[in-house]
Amino acid sequence: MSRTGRPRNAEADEAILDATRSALVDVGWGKLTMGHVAERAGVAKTTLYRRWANKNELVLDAVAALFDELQLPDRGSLAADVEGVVMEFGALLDRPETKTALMAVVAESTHDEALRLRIRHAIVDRQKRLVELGRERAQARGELPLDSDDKAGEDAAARNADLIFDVIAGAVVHRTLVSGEPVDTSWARTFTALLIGGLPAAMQQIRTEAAAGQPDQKRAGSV
Amino acid sequence: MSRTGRPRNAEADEAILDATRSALVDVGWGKLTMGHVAERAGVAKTTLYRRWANKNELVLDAVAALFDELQLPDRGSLAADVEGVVMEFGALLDRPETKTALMAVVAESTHDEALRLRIRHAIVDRQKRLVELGRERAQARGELPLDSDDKAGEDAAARNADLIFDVIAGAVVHRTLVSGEPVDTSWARTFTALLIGGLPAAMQQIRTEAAAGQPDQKRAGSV
Amino acid sequence: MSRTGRPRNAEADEAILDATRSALVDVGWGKLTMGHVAERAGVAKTTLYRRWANKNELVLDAVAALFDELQLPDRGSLAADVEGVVMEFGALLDRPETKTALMAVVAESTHDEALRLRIRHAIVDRQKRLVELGRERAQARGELPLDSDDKAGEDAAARNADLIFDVIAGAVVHRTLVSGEPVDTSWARTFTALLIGGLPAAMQQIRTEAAAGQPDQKRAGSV
Amino acid sequence: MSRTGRPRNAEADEAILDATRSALVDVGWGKLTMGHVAERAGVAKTTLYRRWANKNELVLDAVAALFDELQLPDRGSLAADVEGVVMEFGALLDRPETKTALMAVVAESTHDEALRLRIRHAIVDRQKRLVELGRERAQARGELPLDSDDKAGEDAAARNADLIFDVIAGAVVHRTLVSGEPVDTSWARTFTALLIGGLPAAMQQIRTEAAAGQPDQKRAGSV
DNA sequence: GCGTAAACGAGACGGTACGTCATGTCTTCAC
DNA sequence: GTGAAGACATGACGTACCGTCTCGTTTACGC
Repeated sequence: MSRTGRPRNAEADEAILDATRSALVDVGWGKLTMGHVAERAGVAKTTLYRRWANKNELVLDAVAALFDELQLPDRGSLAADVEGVVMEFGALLDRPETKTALMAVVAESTHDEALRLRIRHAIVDRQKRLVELGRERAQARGELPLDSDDKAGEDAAARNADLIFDVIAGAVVHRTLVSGEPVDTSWARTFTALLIGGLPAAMQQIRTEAAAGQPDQKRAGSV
Repeated sequence: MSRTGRPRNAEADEAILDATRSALVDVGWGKLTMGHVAERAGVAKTTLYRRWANKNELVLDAVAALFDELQLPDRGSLAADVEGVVMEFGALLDRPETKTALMAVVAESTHDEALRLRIRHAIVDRQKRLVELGRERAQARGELPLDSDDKAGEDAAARNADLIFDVIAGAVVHRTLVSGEPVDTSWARTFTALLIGGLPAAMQQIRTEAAAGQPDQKRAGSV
Repeated sequence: MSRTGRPRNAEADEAILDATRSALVDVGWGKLTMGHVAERAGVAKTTLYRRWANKNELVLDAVAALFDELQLPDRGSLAADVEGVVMEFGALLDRPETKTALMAVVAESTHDEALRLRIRHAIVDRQKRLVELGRERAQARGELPLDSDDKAGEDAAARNADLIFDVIAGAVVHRTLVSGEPVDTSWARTFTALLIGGLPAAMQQIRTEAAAGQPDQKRAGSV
Repeated sequence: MSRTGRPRNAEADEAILDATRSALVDVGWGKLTMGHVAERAGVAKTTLYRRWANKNELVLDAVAALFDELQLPDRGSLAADVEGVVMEFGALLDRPETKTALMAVVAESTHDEALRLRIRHAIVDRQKRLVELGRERAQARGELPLDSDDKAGEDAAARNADLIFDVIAGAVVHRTLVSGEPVDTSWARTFTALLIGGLPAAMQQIRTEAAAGQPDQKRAGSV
């Protein structure tokens, strides 16, 4: 680890990420250039490349920081927690820097495994943690049954969390970016009703499949 | 409506769209170039630009054609219909040309209104039609209550369809592209259970809001 | 030898040449395009290509027509004839369409033998005829000695005419296009004095060489 | 006055000019492309454009370098000096790179003032210097009368030099490029005889005009 | 007056080159 | 050794013309 030489300018990091975000707002992903970001941050292109390998990673880091803002305060009930996180997530996706960049890096990630892992680590896993936290709280409140302690129970819990995560994040992303409609209180409330209303049936389905013994097979047992 | 001049080569259109799809598979969205597509299609670059204004529109048209394959045969029950369309949609998104391109054009569309409309027309509206068809069939079978004939009823039906569409499409897209997990029978069945299980609660919520009279307001009735 | 079919539109020829000249004035040789000329002439590009193989030939014909205006009226003396033709030629080269095009086609002709021949036929030979006419008149007036009738005499006469032609045309072209100075009366008069003053010495030199027997060889006699 | 940044590669300049000249020989002015030159020089197109604004200026610089080779060694007499420079200049114009390019840039210069000045500075003025050098030597030898020291004398000397320059350069260029005949010893000798033989008359004409007082006017004094 | 045949306008076509721009690397000088 | 500045090789961009082609339409002439 180097001891000598001029130390890196710590402020530069934040200046670069800020410049990246504001450039995203102004010109969007497609027109964003490294040279542009460097100029805006008052930094040489060399400095950028010393810290990020390419545009994708830079933008990902710039956007990922925004996701750290997502919180899950205890709102007292599962429904309130879900509705709250849906609203927060919707607001986050409505910001222009997120809107334009998130899908772009996901698109790039389909041909770049390293980027895919970085997205998973920087964004997906952190969001999924919120889902798990919500489940645990609801179980503590008695709104949801406890998972059984055995292997099958853990597996079912994981599959359940994955499903819920894809449904919440997917619906919010799709409504915001594809349908182009706002995630307002009304929609959040209706969506939450759907989700919570459907949970028991989904959990039952998971349990049924587990009992049939071949949970991942195409040919599922006759229920 | 010009009559004179040499007519456009009709075969070229298909050759170009084919070349675009196959290039997407090989190099992905990010590395796709107009020159590359032209060469692959055995066509001059100028011919591409005569027909599509830019890469986004070309790729959109190339990918949109794939969505025309989506069908909704009557599988006998609402659950079977949902599960079927989820599987089909998941399979479509798993194709490399779709995977790499769809998110990219959506990302671009956040800064290009014309592109957004084109996506809506070429992809979103066609998919949404499937949702409406499924609802009608389920109502005919008696699985879902009929919409009331008045203005409020129509509005509620539209909001319902929008919600279902965002939830289905969003969840499938998210699982495939962001989570990177396959949409297999098991997941489709669990997801379908969640959706159908939650529908009554969602519909009830919509009705409640409508009754309160300010369906779009933040301050919803105390009911 | 076609007899049938629609005959060519005779007016188009003149319209195209006019359009070419006026386009030359406006945009110069370098920016002149066939499409531009066609549009200006109210004619389709195909019509141009049916009549001229390329830009060089078209422009050459357009400019060559201007050279037909050059006349050599009998001004009463060799000096007056020379001065007159120098002034006329200078005026012709000062026109913007000539100025920009003449050097350009000559430049092209260094890599295009067909064009070189066409230039020779359309421009050079016609001008050279003026020189010969001037010589004959001067001989008739007794200002210049008669050529001897034998082979050597004809040859000397031809070499003499070639020299005079290159000197006159060259000096006028160079002053106009390279030096960028005007060919006014004063210059024309001085140049004429130089030319006529030098003629006897030049003719003597030619005669001397002819006597030495190897007029075209590098190794000239020790005389 | 930049101090920082990577300095330009000095070798590239010469490599580019060399590549330009050799490309001129191979394909001529008309087919010469910037991309081709760049490739031949082992340099990127951007590097070309960083140093020369366009093809005209690049080619001019490439060709101008050749004119630096022209020398005027003292050959002992005015006639020998003239004959020598005519031969050298003829040989220079006979080289394919000069032949094809010189007229082309002159043609372009009729619509590009900056190029005209550049030609004047890079080529015309340097050649004209040779003429002046030759005059001075001849005066020193007593072959030509000295200029008078007053303003009128200087002016006459300048006009004389201009005339001689246009006659020599024009005749050589015209014979080489337009007539397409070689500048051999025989022609050079005859041309020299003409020029030197005519000089006294031309100088007398200039003196006469100067005495009449309106040297540049159309109406010249009665000879 | 009807067919034949060429010329015509329009404009699409496969190409080539343009001049610009962005990428990611490298080279120099200043700190 | 870091940073700003900026030159560099590479390669895509979108445009402009090239010269050719394919249409549908418009003349003239000869039968």
